[in-house]
Amino acid sequence: MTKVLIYEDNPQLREGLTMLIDGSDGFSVVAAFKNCNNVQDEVAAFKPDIVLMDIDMPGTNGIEGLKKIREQYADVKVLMLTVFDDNKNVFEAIRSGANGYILKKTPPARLLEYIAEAASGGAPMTASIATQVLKMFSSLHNEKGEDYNLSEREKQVLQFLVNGYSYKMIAAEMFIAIDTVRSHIKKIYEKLHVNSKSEAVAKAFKDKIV
Amino acid sequence: MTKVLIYEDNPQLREGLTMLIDGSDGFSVVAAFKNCNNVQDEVAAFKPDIVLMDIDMPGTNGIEGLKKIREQYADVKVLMLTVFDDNKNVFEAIRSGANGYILKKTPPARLLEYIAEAASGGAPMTASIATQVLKMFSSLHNEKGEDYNLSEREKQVLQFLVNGYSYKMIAAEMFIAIDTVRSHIKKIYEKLHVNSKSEAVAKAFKDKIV
DNA sequence: GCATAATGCACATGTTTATGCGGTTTATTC
DNA sequence: GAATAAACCGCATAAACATGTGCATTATGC
Repeated sequence: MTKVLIYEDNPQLREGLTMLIDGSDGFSVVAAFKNCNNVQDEVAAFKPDIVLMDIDMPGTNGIEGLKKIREQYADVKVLMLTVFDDNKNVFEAIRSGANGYILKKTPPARLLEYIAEAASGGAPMTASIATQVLKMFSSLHNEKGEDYNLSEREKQVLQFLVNGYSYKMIAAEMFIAIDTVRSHIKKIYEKLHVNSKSEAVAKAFKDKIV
Repeated sequence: MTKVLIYEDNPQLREGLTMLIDGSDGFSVVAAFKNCNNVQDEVAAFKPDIVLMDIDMPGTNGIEGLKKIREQYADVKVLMLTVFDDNKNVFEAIRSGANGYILKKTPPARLLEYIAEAASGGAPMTASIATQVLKMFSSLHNEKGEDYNLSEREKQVLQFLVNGYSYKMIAAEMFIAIDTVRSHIKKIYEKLHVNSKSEAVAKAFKDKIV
């Protein structure tokens, strides 16, 4: 019987995970907590084989919780749960000795597979997370990633977006009509494969376009 | 007589700068170009004391133009002109030997002072640029800057914003009402001193909150 | 006990964005 | 010379956002 310990601040999700795992052959949830402020005591008390650890929790967050566990226990498997395939957290979690990193939106059946995989020594990872990890290693040497073939004008507009300008302000600063700003931005979205201003801004930072 | 060479792609601004500088005692504009594709030949031909160089230009951009000048001439003063106090460009420009870095929105009178300052060996800099430079040096050692006293919940919401979620999506993911998302975001804006989603996203990246 | 902050919810209003369609001009490429 | 891409402009519509006001609950600190 694989003993699972859960840390998840959202009550619904915590209940859902508990029921899902408890209802599966070979698994039992020994406890579920809404924060990992006392993670060391709890791991010591319940001696789980697997810990499911949410990243975003009030108080001690999941990464810190992971580190605390690793201070004392090297053999307990820790599976990180998150809503984002966010490269900063992935990097930090992997550096801190996480055994896997999976997205919350993973379907239940797949989730159980991942847990079993981790229990048997594997390193389960959602596909999008794996992609992030690869990118991370390749981006260590690339100053700039892709430039998405943005034209000069488009780069300027993107620069304005990044600096928080509204369409109206951009039009004024660039001496062009607001409709032209619109069409530039629409083109930018196509090239960056996004469909909102904030996504474009985020991508500009992530891919070092600006 | 201080000889000034201008590189600025916007015709209106180029004309405006030329008139302003030519109309001032002790200064004369020897030429004004809309790009710096032939910057080396032009600097060789006109032998300016000062070069005003726009950062955002089609073709060879201002930073590249600066580098080309520095390849051959160490003594000509180059004043970078830009619309943003953008730390990446500031860093790159300073590294490449710019003599000053000023914002385009600088009032004309102040602009002339800056040019005179650069001509006499100074390093004129708009106040907001100077702030950027200081931050840059301090941020080399600080992993995180300020955290703006964001609450846990607010950090989570910001995380969602950074990842391009709409209010509706955030509400769904966090199991709360869309109006609650609104109030969180309003609070975040207050704390970050911004007033749009994209500004918040940009600040989150710049200040490494996420 | 009381103030404060964080979290949650609701309603209303005006602004900004996102997206669709249409078009012209200019420069470059095949 | 036709095709293509970039830059420019206009109009229309629906969705998303920003902001204000108001209020309830819970936890924290003085």
